[in-house]
Amino acid sequence: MTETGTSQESAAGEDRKPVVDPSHERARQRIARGVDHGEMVTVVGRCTVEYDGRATSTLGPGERLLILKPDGTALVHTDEGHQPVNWQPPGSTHEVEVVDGRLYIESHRTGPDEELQVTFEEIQHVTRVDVTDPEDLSLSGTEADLRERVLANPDLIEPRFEPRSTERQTPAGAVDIYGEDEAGRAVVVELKRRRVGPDAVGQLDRYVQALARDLHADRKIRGILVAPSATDRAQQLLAQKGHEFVALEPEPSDS
Amino acid sequence: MTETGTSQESAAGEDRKPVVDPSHERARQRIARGVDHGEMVTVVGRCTVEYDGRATSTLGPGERLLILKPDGTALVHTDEGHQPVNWQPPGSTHEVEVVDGRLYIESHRTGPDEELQVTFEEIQHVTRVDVTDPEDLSLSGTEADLRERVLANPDLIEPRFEPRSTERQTPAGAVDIYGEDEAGRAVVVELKRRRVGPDAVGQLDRYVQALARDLHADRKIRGILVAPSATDRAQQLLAQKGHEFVALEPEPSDS
DNA sequence: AAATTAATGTCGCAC
DNA sequence: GTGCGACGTTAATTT
Repeated sequence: MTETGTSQESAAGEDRKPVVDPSHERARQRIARGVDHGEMVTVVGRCTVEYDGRATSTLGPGERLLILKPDGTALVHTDEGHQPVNWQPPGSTHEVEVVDGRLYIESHRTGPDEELQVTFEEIQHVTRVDVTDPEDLSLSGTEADLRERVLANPDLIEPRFEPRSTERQTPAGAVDIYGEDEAGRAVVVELKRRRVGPDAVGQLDRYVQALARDLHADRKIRGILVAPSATDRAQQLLAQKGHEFVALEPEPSDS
Repeated sequence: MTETGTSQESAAGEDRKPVVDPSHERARQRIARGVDHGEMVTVVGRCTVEYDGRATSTLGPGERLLILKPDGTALVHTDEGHQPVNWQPPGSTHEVEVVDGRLYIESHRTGPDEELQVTFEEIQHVTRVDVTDPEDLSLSGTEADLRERVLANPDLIEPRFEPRSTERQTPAGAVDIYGEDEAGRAVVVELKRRRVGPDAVGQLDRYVQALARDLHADRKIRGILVAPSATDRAQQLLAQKGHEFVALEPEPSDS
């Protein structure tokens, strides 16, 4: 930990008066050292942003938060939104310079080649932090949980449904759950953790078609879409393609 | 600007010695005031994170960066990755308390109901920043740019292709470009800014099918997928469905 | 490296 | 609000 804690204690005091900017050269050194030492660095200030790579973008002057992570990620956040307004993916390389009296930070990577340029004309502050995080996120309610739920209790699909394999390969890709119904007919199950649209029906249909070709099936292969719910279009498309729908949540509902 | 700039100047000095944490109660006040005043607030420290809503997650102790935006967004960033490890969407409401000597920050929203809980056992620092951003991002190289490019020069699709309308409605949704070929046949064009997989073919096919039903067409309706390139599977599926492919980038290439 | 799909996707727009 | 598709999607997994 740094002295930052105590020093910023005062910064949050009642009288938040304007202060002299730290010189951009000092900021440059601080940022460069933080990056070199594998710390997370944040810069707040008035800046412009340019991006060029898979697409191209420009952003005029405004107050923003720049985050440089030790893994090479760069994020530019404005006052709004979950998404950064601009960014650079992990594995990028950051450079810091002072150009024409402004703090210039460039982040680039190759394959695909892309570059992010952030130019600060004014700096509110710079922080360096050690942020080692040993923990992995434990997440539930995912599609994997829905799969486990179905495999643990196949009757949720329909009585006497028997899963045969998960991720069964077809020419169109891997089927979520492949099995057989009471009559021994092949069943393709496509799982979605949330309400589905027409795209999910298309995906299910591709698997059913591919499997039919692959097996030279004499009998129709059943396709079942499993999700909490489906939109009107999805239901129409299911009917049109001759597939079925089973309403099911990734985790048992409270009710 | 606050005093933060100068005070943190020292924080980035050579001798980064441990310091006493600001009291969590002081931190709570600072965060609460920042949030109340519509500022962006960041908190760095050792914390645990719980989320419950569309899914459920738990994250054990680690050093992380929490960002609270004036629009109600909450982001928890670790040392890695573009994505926040946990978050809350814009429009959420933040609350700050001290519970059992730990700083507890809760962010919740309704519709869908979801809640994020961040508990700091140790705080490295808290910052409050005014981050007004008047500028809109100017982005090019998008699908819209590809559409403009095609409309400006329809021959890029094929000689004498004539666009009739954009976003033409079908029972399956809006077609990117609807037009006619030299022979007067209906043409559905689906645009993608980058390399396409089977899903894009499915999308195109849905539009073609829907339009065929809608028009009671006597002649086959042509479907053309326009993208920089297509995967093998996508090409196979195109062939299988009887649709076509035209290689085109959103913006003219340098070569 | 390419392909394919999940995601607490998010975001914007149309209805 | 729901529905639908784009996104510099990102991320994970597999080939």
